[in-house]
Amino acid sequence: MSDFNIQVASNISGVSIHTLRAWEKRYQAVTPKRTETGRRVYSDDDIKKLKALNDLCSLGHSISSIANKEMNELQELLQKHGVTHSVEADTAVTTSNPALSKETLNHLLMALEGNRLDIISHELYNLRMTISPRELALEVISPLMGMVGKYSEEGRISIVQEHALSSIIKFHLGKFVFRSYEEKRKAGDLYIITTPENEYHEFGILLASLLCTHYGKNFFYLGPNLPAQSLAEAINSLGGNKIILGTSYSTCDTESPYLTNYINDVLSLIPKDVDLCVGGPGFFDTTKFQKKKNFNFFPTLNNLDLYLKNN
Amino acid sequence: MSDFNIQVASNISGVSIHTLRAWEKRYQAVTPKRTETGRRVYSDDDIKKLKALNDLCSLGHSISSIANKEMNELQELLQKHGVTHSVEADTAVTTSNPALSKETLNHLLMALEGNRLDIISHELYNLRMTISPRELALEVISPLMGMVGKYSEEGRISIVQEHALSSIIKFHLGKFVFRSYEEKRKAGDLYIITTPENEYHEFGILLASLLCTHYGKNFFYLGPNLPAQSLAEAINSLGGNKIILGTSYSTCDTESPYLTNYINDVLSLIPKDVDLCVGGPGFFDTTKFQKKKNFNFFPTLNNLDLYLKNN
DNA sequence: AACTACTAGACATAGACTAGACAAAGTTAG
DNA sequence: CTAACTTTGTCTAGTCTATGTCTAGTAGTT
Repeated sequence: MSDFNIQVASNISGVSIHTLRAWEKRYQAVTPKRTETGRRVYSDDDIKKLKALNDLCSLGHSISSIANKEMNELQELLQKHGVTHSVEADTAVTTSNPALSKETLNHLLMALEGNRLDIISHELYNLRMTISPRELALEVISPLMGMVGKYSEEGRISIVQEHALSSIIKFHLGKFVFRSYEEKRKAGDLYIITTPENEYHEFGILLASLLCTHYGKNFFYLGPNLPAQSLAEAINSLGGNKIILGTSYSTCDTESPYLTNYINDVLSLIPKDVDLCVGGPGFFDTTKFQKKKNFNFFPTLNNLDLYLKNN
Repeated sequence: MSDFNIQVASNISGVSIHTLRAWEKRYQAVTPKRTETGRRVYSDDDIKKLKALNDLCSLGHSISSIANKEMNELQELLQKHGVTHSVEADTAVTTSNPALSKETLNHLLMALEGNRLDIISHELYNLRMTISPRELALEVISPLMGMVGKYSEEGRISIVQEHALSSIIKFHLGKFVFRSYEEKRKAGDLYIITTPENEYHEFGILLASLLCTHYGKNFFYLGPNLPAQSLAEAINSLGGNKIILGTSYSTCDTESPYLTNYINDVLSLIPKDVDLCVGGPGFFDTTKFQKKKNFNFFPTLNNLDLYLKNN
């Protein structure tokens, strides 16, 4: 049993602080305890309910119609939408807790060493249900893949295991992508998310999609390997005004300036009011683009996180 | 018993909000309760009826002729069309219904032309819930991708749309993969599913995985792009005794015998009691392998289906 | 001093409501 | 076969409600 202040409750549940108070005042959706001085103190159960409420609202339910329901009713509803919510798996809501996060990572890595994909899948499922997409991306998947890279170099993990893990994670994260499509979003920026032609690694852009989900951004996920021409066309046909481009080692510009050329192509093909956001470990020589106002470079996922938060 | 607002009723039933109101006004197809302020409140039964009405309309019935019928009459009608309606979430294996399937395909393709990924995602979700993985693979996804290929050549669908669709389908199908991991399976054959190194198209092997799911096979899904050496290692470390290898146009042996070499490598690296099942449109010369008893070639998904059924 | 949280109330706007218009597709009559 | 009528999904205009967000003023926390 852990307690959370309103800030943390808001971060985890994805409900803004203002809205949190409004829901409480208008519908008594949750009625957190208070400190002697009147500050709200949210419990695990409060957070769970808030998450469920938030998810259901995203799926079109009106808050007034669901705020008073019990948790089990909410879960029933979620199931009708195919969101199989963790029934009573009391995987306590993890805060941004480095210790617990480390715990989780070890758990996953050990499962991988034992080829227990069932455990991994189940754990990922629990994580999806109990922490925010942002936390999942920044504090679990991103560091996990870093560890896997290391382990792989050390020979503790085989290519096979790496492949198996990648696939299963990919599919789990994919759930956020398609759920996001079904959620109603407000008008606003539209992000086009993809990787350059010949770049098949979609991990980075999947994580970027999670961040977009978390910040309520509209996006189209186009998967990896998109020609520059098609990307420009996507901007037109889909009405996007932001591009997130993921890169990885495989298209590094160490020998030939493949990526630099690609980015040049894209920049020349898109309107100047469309922001191009390039991220990932595959690209580093930004000097050629520093003057371009609509070019943004994010060496790490955290940089992208900050950008999305402020835009 | 749950209540739904018009938004959710529309999403779940597939009937647009405008039409929902029109059906009510003109035929009293359903007459939802109202809140004190006049908002419609749909019940579970309302939704069921709306779904049935919508399905029947898709099958050619006029709304005026069926709107007033009782639920049991509607079900009778549906049965005449061979649609075992999933009224009580019985995931009954629906009989293959070419009419409905065509309807679905058109629906999906139209949604794609309008960039309505939300509709596509929702439809895929519905399909996942109402038909078997096998049917989904053989009668929806497989023909759908065929159509998309055609449309793409004709210019009706852009590369962008193709990418977006591929990703979303991939993620939906991925659900079967990780769900399969979490299910308890009987002892028996263990399939290793992957594609050759440099072959990044994983559609075929995803469909193969659906078939495996359907037939209750144990499998490890390793994703695309696996070196022969690693594949052989997977057999050892994971204890697999069957390999499903997906190929596509991109690794055709038209100029150099890349695939042939890869398959040769694999065959030389694996024990002789391990079956290698190669499928997909990637072309290569099968004559070289016809003498090998543990080599199987499946030009189409249906061939693989038959193999899995009988093994 | 600089945050952060609290309340009460104001406000903007997305979304739902009705009534009615409209156009495309289907049907019937001549 | 055409003309007229019917059916049906979609749209508009005008109104009202529900709900997220913001402000101002106060108070607790670091």
